[in-house]
Amino acid sequence: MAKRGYHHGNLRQALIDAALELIEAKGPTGFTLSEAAKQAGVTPAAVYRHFEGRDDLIAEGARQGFEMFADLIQYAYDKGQPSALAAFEATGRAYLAFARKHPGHYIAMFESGISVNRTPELAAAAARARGVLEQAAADLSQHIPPDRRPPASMFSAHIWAMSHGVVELYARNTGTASAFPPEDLLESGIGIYLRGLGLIPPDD
Amino acid sequence: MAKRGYHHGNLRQALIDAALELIEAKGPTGFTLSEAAKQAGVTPAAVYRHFEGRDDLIAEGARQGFEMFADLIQYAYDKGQPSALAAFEATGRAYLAFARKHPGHYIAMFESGISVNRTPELAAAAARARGVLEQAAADLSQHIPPDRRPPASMFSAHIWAMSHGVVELYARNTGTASAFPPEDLLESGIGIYLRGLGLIPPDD
DNA sequence: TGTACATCAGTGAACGCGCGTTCACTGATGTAC
DNA sequence: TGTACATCAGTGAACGCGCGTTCACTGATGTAC
Repeated sequence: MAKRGYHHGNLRQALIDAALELIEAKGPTGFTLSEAAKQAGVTPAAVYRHFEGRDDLIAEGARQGFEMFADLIQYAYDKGQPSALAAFEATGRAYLAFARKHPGHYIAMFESGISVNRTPELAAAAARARGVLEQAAADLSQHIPPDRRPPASMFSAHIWAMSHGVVELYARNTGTASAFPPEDLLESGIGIYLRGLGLIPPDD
Repeated sequence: MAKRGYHHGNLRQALIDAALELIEAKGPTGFTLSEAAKQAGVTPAAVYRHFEGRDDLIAEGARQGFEMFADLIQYAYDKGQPSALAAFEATGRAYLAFARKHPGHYIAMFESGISVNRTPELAAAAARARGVLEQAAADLSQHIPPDRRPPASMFSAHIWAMSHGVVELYARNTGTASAFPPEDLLESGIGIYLRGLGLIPPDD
């Protein structure tokens, strides 16, 4: 591999990666700083050269997760333009794809119990992600007659809730498995919801 | 209080209650067997007269949660009869009410990381709860033209996902607070979804 | 190009702690006679 | 009603463990001259 001497070379990121892998494998409960250090090939004490402690390490994993997440859904959103509907649906798919592909990040972000307001950087990353989702919802809202239009933030919250629910209940191996692939479940769920808003035709 | 002697009287349930309170207060991570024992006014070793260990204690809390949960939504469902729509909406409200009123149970059930298949009793309680939700969805499905009718289990999964998502993201003090009360958020979300299925009129 | 030295990333030993779990025990309860 | 005894719920001391964290240290790196 890369550098294998007294100095690691890129220990900081290696520790974050190890932490995320462990969180994915054992849940936020099972994750320990010592084990992350061991997995990075380093003494537990070395962690303190780069992080304030255990929680700081998790928080940094979560922050990187929110950054990636925001990037991904922003990209999906941009790619769906200029169609508000296409952009919106792309962000929904990107949501689930992120949770699938980066479960360690997802868990650190939403299930580790660390507050999103722990550091300004973390809060900013989370706000950026929420911003993209709300923007996609707001764009699409424009196509709803004003008198039947829910606030964009409510619209967005509904979609986020359903997405998160699908991830937690059906895209994990918790035993609550469903007969349907999570992707299909979320896509059909969002489809029905959008139909309810009059955003896609009643029968297609 | 009750009995305060050498023999506790109802230690088993007292331990479960203490565990659920601690889980509510500190998350599944923060919960320890020793602390639950302490809170029940008893030595940690006494726990082993009633439970196999820490996980068994959590599992029993989850089981009682699923039983209560199933009872509550069954009751809501029955009360909404004979209207399939009223019954369905009542189960949705009961879902959130349960999560609000019994956060310790809810966390033990869905966030503690214990598998629902850990014991037959736990699996049975969880299956009973799922059964009621699916029944409510199946009844309501009858009012959808067959060619536009999704499988009842998918319908039910959508609703469960949105409900769970609302609980996790907006009915906890995780900092991801929304501008809307969770009850309103869930009710409006389900309403839009049902409209998408053609189950409630387009504009009311 | 070679040497002296400052910088700093990682070591390894040590700590105190609270955990889950075990064990032989003891005190309270309840039942048989 | 009173006594002997079996039952069993809880005690308290002990255990080994791995945790997060600290500290003085040392080995590697890179820069000044």
